[in-house]
Amino acid sequence: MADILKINFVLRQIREQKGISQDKLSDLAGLDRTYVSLVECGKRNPSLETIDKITRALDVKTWEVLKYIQETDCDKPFLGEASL
Amino acid sequence: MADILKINFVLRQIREQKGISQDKLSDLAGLDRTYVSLVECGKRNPSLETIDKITRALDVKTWEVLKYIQETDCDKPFLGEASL
DNA sequence: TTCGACAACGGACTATAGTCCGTTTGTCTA
DNA sequence: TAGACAAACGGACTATAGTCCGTTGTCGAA
Repeated sequence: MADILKINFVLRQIREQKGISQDKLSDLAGLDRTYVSLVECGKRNPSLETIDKITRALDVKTWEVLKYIQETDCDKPFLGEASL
Repeated sequence: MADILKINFVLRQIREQKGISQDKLSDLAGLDRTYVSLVECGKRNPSLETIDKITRALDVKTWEVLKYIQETDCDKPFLGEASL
């Protein structure tokens, strides 16, 4: 599994840390309700633009999410205490 | 234009800095010859996985490319002198 | 025990990502 | 002026991203 595909886990983690529902997120991102679910379940391989829509809706930088995936073992949560 | 879509320019810039042809890059990335051309011309919106294939073939980190796009004006080349 | 919020799932659909052929154009060099 | 190379372009195609409907199951609160 290419580590980049772990992004679904991380996006879900961030969303839950922020206490946003998939429904709300899909609104914010301008995406379909069911599609956000598919992405988080790892059943879709979104385009860069779609990833960008989601990260913007989550108010995080796309590159920071990718750095987190590529440079850590994802053993610590993406958002530090301070961000919450 | 969402800034993230500038990635085509940056990918081309990196490829040219490394002196690799589109043909060679498509081989390294396991993508179609014509598709790499379409991406660089901004006529395709690649999936995250495809971006990852290309950046790996170019031997750069995906997150560093995105950071470059999102945090700079792209007025300086992606690769510093030292990398060449 | 119901109601509402949330998320997974399903099918059917449209748009577009990505492939595989070939052709064209520009540039550089022998 | 040919010949080789790199890249843009074209059409036709398959796979999948992304939408839009509804349904199911779970959980916590009223």
